[in-house]
Amino acid sequence: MTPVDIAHKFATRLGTTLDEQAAQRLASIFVRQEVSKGETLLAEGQVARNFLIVEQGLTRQYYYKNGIEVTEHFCCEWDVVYCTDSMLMREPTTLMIEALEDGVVHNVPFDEFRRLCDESPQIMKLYVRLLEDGLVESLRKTDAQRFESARERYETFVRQYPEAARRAPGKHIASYLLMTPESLSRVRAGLL
Amino acid sequence: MTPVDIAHKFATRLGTTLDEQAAQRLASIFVRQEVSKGETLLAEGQVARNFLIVEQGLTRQYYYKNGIEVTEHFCCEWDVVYCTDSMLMREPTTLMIEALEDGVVHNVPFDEFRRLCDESPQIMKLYVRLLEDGLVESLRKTDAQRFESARERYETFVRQYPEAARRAPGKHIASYLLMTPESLSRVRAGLL
DNA sequence: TGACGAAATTGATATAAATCAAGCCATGTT
DNA sequence: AACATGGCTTGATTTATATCAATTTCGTCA
Repeated sequence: MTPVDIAHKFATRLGTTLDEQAAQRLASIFVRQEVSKGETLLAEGQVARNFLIVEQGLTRQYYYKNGIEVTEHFCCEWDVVYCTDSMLMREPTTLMIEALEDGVVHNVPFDEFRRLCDESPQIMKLYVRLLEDGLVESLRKTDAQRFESARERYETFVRQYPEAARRAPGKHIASYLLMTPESLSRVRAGLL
Repeated sequence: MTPVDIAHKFATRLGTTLDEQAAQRLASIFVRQEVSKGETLLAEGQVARNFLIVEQGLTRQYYYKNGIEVTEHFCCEWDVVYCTDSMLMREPTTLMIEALEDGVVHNVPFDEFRRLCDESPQIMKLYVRLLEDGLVESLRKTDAQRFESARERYETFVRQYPEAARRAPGKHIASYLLMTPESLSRVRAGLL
């Protein structure tokens, strides 16, 4: 898949389109990266200078809360991985990115991307859609975590992210769902 | 306060600025509204066509989950009230807006606002900052609700929204903090 | 292929907060 | 001013899920 194809795919995924010139501009800043299972793509304390488009594989974002690892998000094929806080605020991240499978991602340097936004209304539209999506998604997630039992949270998760549910290790799914691995195990066994 | 002042205040609040022309354009679409305590500003099932800038007063956004009223957000002076889902998706809202005090708000018709975004890069920048802020805020909130005890959630809330903590009725604060009014009472009494 | 360490399961117990229940206090109304 | 209504407080009990502990299963690499 060529970088220009990636650019189009990215736009399509967000419900927008790019003409050839915009797609080429955008594609020109992509940095392809092969990643292997267990690899850290963004380490604690680094400032996130890119967001990522996943072409192949599965990633998770996680942070530490009182020494416990908490998974914030899973991303697989054609999802966009970004650490809002660090990238927008230019602060060292507390949210790490890790590859859970071998795969291929495309790094999009954020500063260059923002420059393209100012030059191309189509790319700005893309960015706005990305933010809008992130916001809607984030609010939906918060909602799911309010007033849902462990079992319901798991069922919602399986429906919404079937790929992650199949491919990610249980302990990460458990921490994503705010429950212990023991509880996840019981939910899966139908005991909860 | 004139509409143009409101526009500037709005921009400043979001860390951007508007030149006179942009401020006047923006101000021209504001619709001033006096609201009274208990008044519903957006009812269930309506499509949110505006977002609101609060000049004076206190509002809350809430929805029903299994018949229980859940407060999602409080906004007071110079906060911006918006129902992302409904406004962006143009769907009937499940998130209602209610005034908790007498006050004054300024309605900003979203379609007209988006049109101004396309015409004015300064206003587009304002919108992007609004979305970015909303995203960061939303993620912070999700985080606060993960792994914090009832007491910690209350303490965080008081620190972050001292005005709402002082001015809003306890039962709404309790539902915002995902606890029963009984628990909030015990937290406040230092019993939890 | 076998063996080791990590992950998942299963069971027993502990705990934070919900629920249920009753009474008290404030606020606003006739 | 008396009353009523909703909101807050306080106490007793229940419940979902965490925690602790002991195996079992699985995935990875020598």
